[in-house]
This record gives sequence, C-alpha cells and structure tokens, in this order.
Amino acid sequence: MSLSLVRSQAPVTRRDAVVDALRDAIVTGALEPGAFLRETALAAQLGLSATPVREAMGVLQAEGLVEIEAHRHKRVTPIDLAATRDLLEVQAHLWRLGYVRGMPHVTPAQLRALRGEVERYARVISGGEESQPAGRLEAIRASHAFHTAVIAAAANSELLRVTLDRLALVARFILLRGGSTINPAGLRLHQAILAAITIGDQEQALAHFDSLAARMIALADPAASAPHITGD
Amino acid sequence: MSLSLVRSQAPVTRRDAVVDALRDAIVTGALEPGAFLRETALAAQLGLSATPVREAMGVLQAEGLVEIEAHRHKRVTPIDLAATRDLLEVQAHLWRLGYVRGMPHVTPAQLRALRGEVERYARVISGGEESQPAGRLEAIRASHAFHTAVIAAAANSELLRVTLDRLALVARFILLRGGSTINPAGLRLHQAILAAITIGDQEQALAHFDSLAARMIALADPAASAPHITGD
DNA sequence: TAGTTATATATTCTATAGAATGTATGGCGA
DNA sequence: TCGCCATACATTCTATAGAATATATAACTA
Repeated sequence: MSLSLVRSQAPVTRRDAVVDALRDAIVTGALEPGAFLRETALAAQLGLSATPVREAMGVLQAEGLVEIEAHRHKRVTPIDLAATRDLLEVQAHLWRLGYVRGMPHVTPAQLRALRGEVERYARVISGGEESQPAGRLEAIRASHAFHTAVIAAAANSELLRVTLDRLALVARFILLRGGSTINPAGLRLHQAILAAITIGDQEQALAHFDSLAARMIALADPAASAPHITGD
Repeated sequence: MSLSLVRSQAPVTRRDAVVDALRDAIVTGALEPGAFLRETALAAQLGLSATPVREAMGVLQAEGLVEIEAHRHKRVTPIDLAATRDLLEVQAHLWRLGYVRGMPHVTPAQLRALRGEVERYARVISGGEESQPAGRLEAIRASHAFHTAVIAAAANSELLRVTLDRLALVARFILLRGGSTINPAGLRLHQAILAAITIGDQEQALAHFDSLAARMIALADPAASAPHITGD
C-alpha cells in the first residue's frame, strides 16, 4: 500500500525521500492534522540532518499538506471544512474539464487501464475492506488513478499537473473524514462511467461523473458532517 | 514597477526576498528563458549564502518558473509554445469559473477597485507605452489584478489560490512573447466587461471575457506565432 | 496586584564546509 | 581512427554550527 500516484518514481535525493515519507504519514493520518513538525526532531527520527527535512517542508507546503509560519513553526495543515469544500469544488471542476477533453481520446490501452482501476476498487468492496483504513486508501487510489488516466488522455500538461497538484490533500480528507463515499454505490458510479466511456457515450459518462463529484463535495458539507449541530 | 500581485507582503526571510527578486528577474526577462541558474553565483550576486537561494528555487519551481534536474542543474523554464497553450487554456477556464462564481457577489467597493484597474490599463494605452516593456508589464498587472478581484469576490480560497499560482508564468509569456494583446482592443474588452458587471449583466460580461480569453490563448497558437512556417 | 521589561529558552533560519553526483577531458587499447 | 575507461572538475546536495527570531518565564515598577 503506497501513495505512488503522487510519489516520485525513484527518489534520487534525500529531500524527495523525506517528501514521500512525510506525505504518506500525513495522508494516512499518522501525522495528524494540526500536528506540529520540528525539523530537528523529524530529522533525528528519519536518521538524517535537518536540511533535507526543511526542504521537503517547502514541497509539502506547495501541496497544501503543511503550513509554515516564518520563524515560528510548521504544522500539518488542519482540516478546515470550508477550505475543503472549496478544494473539492475546484478539483471536481478540473476533473470534469479533464473528462470533457480526455474522453474523446481514450485509447484501447487506456481503457484497459481504467478497467483495471475499477476492478481494484471492486476488490476492496467485495473483500469487505471498505471500513478499514488500508482498504479505503486502496479504493481512493484506484479512484484517483481512474480520473487521472482519463485526464491524461487529454494530453494537456497543465491540466494534468493542476489536478495532480492537490491530489494528496483530497485523498487525506476522504480517507480521514469522508466515511461514506467508499461503498457499493461509489463502485457502481465508477462502473457506470467506465461502461459509458467504453461505448462512447460521453454525455452519460459525464452525468455519472457529476453524480460522483456531487457525492464527494457533499462530504465537506457542514450540514451533513455536523449532524449534532442542533443537539445543544 | 513591481510584480506585487504575487509578491509576499513584506519578505521576512532572506528566502522570500530571493524569491521576489528572482521572480521579477524571470518575468521581466532579465533572466532569460532557459538560462542556467547556479546557486553560488546567484548567492554571490545577491550578497548572501547559497542556502536561501537554494530554497527559493524550490518555491519558483512550484510556480513553474524554474526547472530543476536533481544533481545536475536548475534553469529558468524555457518558453514552450505547446505547454503555454495548455497553461493559458487552463488559466482561462479557471478565470471563467471565478467570473461565474464571483460576479454575483461583487461589492461596490470591489467595483471601484475594478474601475481603478481599468483606468490603470487605460493610462498605459493613452500614454503610448504599450510598446515599452514597463508599460506592457503595467497593463498586464492591471489586467491580472482585475481578474483576480472578480475571482476574490467568489470567496473560494482554493479558486483564488490556483489562479494566483501560475500568474507569474502567464505574465512572463504575455510580456515576452505576447505582443499583440496589450492595445486599444484589449482595453475596450476590459471596459466592456466592467460596464456589463456594473449594470449586472453577467451574461454579457462573460461573453466579453470569453473574447478576451480567446485573444490570450491565440497568442500561444503555433499558426499565429510562426507565420513563416510556409516560407521555406 | 496589574502591567511592563528583561532574561532564558526553544526553534527556525542562514552560513559554511564537506560529501555525493554528474559531466567533460585525456589516455589507453583495439 | 574509434570506442571505452579512468581521472579531474564543476555543481549540487547534505551535515553541522552559529545567528536571528519568537515565545515564555520571572523580576521589577507603579
């Protein structure tokens, strides 16, 4: 189980290795949202000096996973519901653009890749692992790889970059706070999108994608996520 | 003349100061596209050590202004026409989303700010500075501040961030390669958008914005930018 | 006692030196 | 003459120590 979707192929510098390690820890929640990050302490834990750790922080800051206050401290970005809603809305919008541009150019090989990702998602559900962190992460990775593969077909370098940019941040929220998206209904939507793309019905594929996006965005809806708001 | 639109308010660290200095140099072309950047040489020029220079490179890489090849070299990102077309398309799409979301919430104060930016653009044209680098940069800044102000009204933190993210890269291309957008016709489109927003006609404002965006994207059209392609 | 200033402490930020890596030059062999 | 290997060089990358900055604690004054 890894987060290779946004991981560097083979980290050639210690900095990249630290980035990968910390990203994994943050996305899985091993480093909890809001946790303070001290350079020297982390360096000691990882068995290297503070320099590459410090540089890794800059990368993670660009990905939205770490917040830095100059001369004060660094911390894992807390999960803010309003900010997450904004994030998911923009991400969904960019994904949708990627679908519109990418679907017409999906090759048979890419279609097989899409099928593979859906099967990966399906294995999690059929195995009943949808309530375990490992299974949930696997399903999220499959879903993200699915969307990314469609977008890649658009052959727009900037569109691919901007969608990959905050993918880890999206994954963290869904993994740690988005309980209800990874389930049979979510699987069916992926299957429906795949089926529509396979027969070339892009309109229907988009419709199913919109349903999926709406479900995702709803995760950051205060009304749904804070049901006890009227309790006191 | 500065690039304050993407500049840190008051650089509290040397790293931030270097980022601002290098960003300015890259956007204005003082550091030419493709130029190699050596840490120690730049540090010596700026009168400080290599460490903050090196960290600044990471930030500029995230902004797309610098390309880094591990253990080899760093360079100012070359201007690639295909990549720029992708960039402008995505940027235009995000701006458009910002217009749709932001326009309904523009306050009178923000409207005055928009008017101020259009006047700034107008002063460049009426002063005949549209062919000089300084004037061109001023007009680009006014235009970008205009779009950004509309988007800010949408109050979507992620949308604002993602549009500001690569603003310097967009500005550089238009400044160094986008000869024809800064002119009376460009000014008129800004004025038309402003007028439409002022009277609350968002449909028409969007139509004018689309014209503006199309003109911008056309700058990266190979056919238009390489007219001598049939000459030999 | 409340507020302010000075001091101590912790952490980041920067400078510097050395280690690691990649490229180019020159020599060797076929 | 061409290809391959070793060596020298340049540059990045990392480690370490010291400087700068912010916070907390304690002493002092009104």
